[in-house]
Amino acid sequence: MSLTIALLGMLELSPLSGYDLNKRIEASVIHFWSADQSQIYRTLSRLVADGLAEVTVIAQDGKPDRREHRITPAGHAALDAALRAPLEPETPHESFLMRIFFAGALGIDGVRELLRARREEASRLLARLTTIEARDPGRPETIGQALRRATLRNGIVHAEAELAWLDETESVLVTASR
Amino acid sequence: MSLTIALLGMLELSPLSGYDLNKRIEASVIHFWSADQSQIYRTLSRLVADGLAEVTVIAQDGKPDRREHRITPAGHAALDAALRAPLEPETPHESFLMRIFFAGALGIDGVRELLRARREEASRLLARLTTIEARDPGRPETIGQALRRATLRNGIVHAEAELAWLDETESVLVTASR
DNA sequence: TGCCTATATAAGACCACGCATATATGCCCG
DNA sequence: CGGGCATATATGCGTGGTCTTATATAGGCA
Repeated sequence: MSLTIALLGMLELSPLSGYDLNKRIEASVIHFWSADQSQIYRTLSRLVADGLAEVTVIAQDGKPDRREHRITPAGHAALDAALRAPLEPETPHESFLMRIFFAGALGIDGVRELLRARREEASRLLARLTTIEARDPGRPETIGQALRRATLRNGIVHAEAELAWLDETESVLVTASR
Repeated sequence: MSLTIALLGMLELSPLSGYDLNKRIEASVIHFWSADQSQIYRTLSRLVADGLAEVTVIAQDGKPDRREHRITPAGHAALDAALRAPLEPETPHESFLMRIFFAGALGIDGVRELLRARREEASRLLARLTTIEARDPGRPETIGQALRRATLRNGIVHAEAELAWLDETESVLVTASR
């Protein structure tokens, strides 16, 4: 569903090939959605099969044909419906927390190593996101720009929350080990 | 992998049936891992096939046979290895942020509705987690207890971060719409 | 009486996703 | 000259997950 939104949302602005879509996803929504190339092509085929997009094949010399996808009125309607649909219930899958939950068996040093690795990951993520944030201009913003920036901000506040949790957890661990 | 850890981690404490495991997961790790009953049984079968657990069938009158699973030495080793393995790279899939990213097309009211729904969800989650947190005793704690509590705290700090982000985003939206 | 809940396991259908691989060409860099 | 990268699409295989349905019995509640 979300990848469908991504594809339709991008096709709304201009006709694109699967290749283009892959690049755009990597350039813009990668911080909250990771998409595999083959998955993009598969989903795109489904859009066409469902009549949500249409293909124009453009021959190119030296390069493979370019299959340009353009959104249909049905696709436009589907995007609008998907954006307005009730929020799907969350089914969390936090593999890191699963480890923490059972990490007691590792002893204090094993746990510390887990937390250290997690901190490194969270710091790296935060650095990456703040770099992107800094690169982009501030005011004046359209609603669209504000929202795209907001997804970035979401990643930042959660990365910061994770680091704060790590501080807290590490200090609790010191107490628990005494 | 994570469900494997959950099952082995719980079997480490005592032998359990699939039914027991399902109930325990619902009672203890549900705030960061949602597991389907059929998935639990399948994963459990795989543990047995891989020699990580052994089954004892216990006949009961009135109720179906109880297939009690007990962890093997290989299972113990596998759990330890899984807990110590390097953190798997994150592949984020935040469907809510996907909507926000493309929600500009909905206009300001549509976006506000999305944020409102999200806030309700986050508030409900926070309330649920803080209730559980309050119910459980404070000091003195073993490392295991501290870690289990830490997974709960993780959920709490992220729920709070989400609410803070919602405040921020709503106020940005007011500015952007002017 | 009839329905719901608890106990207990399992198979089938389906889906999204990730990883690997294939194909074909042109261009740049060392 | 060779290797790697950009352009461009597509299939196959496997994994993990969700939802649905089936089966069987006992006990409690209306």
